[in-house]
Amino acid sequence: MDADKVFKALGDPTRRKLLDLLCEKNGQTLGQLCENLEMARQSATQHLGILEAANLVSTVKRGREKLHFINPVPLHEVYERWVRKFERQRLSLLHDLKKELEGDEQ
Amino acid sequence: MDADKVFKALGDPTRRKLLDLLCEKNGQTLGQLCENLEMARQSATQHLGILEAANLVSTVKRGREKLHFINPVPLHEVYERWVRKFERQRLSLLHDLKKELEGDEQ
DNA sequence: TTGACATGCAGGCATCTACCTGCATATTAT
DNA sequence: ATAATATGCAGGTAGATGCCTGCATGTCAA
Repeated sequence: MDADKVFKALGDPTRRKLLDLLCEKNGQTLGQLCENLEMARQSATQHLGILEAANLVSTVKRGREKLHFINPVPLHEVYERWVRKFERQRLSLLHDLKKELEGDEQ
Repeated sequence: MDADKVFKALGDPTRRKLLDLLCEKNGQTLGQLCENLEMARQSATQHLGILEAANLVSTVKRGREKLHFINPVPLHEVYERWVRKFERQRLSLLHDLKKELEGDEQ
């Protein structure tokens, strides 16, 4: 997993909307996805290319159409590496801050 | 939670390293964090400012020092909104793609 | 008080990003 | 075959980003 590509891909509202659209209905064509975006088709293509480079979306060509599918695997890996790690220490991390704040008051 | 700020904050290797550093030892000063980065102190300040704006880091002033603490809450919220959603449909999403690929072969 | 230390603030610069337009290619339908 | 449809590819531009340097401010210690 390339954390950089995944986070950068997720760091744009248009691309997050594309993932949501695909979550509602998987396997949509570029044209279908564009109907829900207010930008030129070529711009959407670029966004989908970034999602594909991050492995968040896979595509299949069907005739002159290109179908887009979500790949949930990188999201899970992001969770394992970047959320669970901090999640596990959640209480102790907040404890550190609370302790520091209390120390400040003394 | 501001998903845009959180993902953009996470979309930079320096900032992810800062989070890792704080995970190893919470409550570090700017100077301590800088020792582990190969860039000017002012650049690190900017990165920490972005992490703070995304609410991923909280700071406390202690004399002339500034202590930095991880705030794991936004990460959890990101997980709830952007990972679990797709995680729940993980198998069915992959099924959609598999089905499409099989259909292509027929 | 004065010098050393930790951090803040402002401006400049190269690069990246997200958008666009214009045109090319490939597939389907008449 | 030809027209309509779906997508690909190649620049071009305004604004965001990440880095820097130089200087200012605030705090501690001798």
